[in-house]
Amino acid sequence: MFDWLHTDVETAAKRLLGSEIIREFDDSSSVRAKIVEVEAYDQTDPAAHSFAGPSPRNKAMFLGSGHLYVYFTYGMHYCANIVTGPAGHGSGVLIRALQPLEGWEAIRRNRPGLPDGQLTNGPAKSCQSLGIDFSLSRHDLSAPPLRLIQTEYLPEDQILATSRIGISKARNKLRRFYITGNRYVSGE
DNA sequence: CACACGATTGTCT
DNA sequence: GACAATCGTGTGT
Repeated sequence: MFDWLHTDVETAAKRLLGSEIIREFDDSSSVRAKIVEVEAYDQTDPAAHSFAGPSPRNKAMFLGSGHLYVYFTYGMHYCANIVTGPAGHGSGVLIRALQPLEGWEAIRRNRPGLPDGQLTNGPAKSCQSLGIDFSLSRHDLSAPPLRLIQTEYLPEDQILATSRIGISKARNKLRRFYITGNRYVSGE
């Protein structure tokens, strides 16, 4: 099912750009959105939550490709990773920004009063817009209410690589990837 | 048990 | 551009 994520984490991160997420809510409304910005983390990376090995917090990162790892930070924000690689390898791709395709009403309900460009242009904003919290951590992304849909891989010339945002370790690595010129990418 | 800090965001100057 | 909000996790005593 998720063989296409069964690679090194940087390749998986670039393959995830342009792929789509479908979120279905209890009231039967739904959202479809395209992944436009990501960051790659694996167990050899001092900036990764999995660097020191499995723990109660990060165990979802070791479940293998196609699972969701949700973490809670700054006492108020959730962020989500798509786990990549084989089970036992603590690697994942942080979803940093989305481009809404369908279900704008549901997104606006989750993030009231904000202009279109500020609904999903950040990792915690993206989670809030999709209503993602701990109840979806360890979720298998082949099943409702949250699914990951493979799309055609983007050509390299539509992908830009930069250093990651908001980390203090391994700043030199170019492991943030986003779609060139996309309006919904987060700020620096 | 105490404490420092974080893969962030929104608000205020 | 600076800073507060707010708490789980990891590390050290």
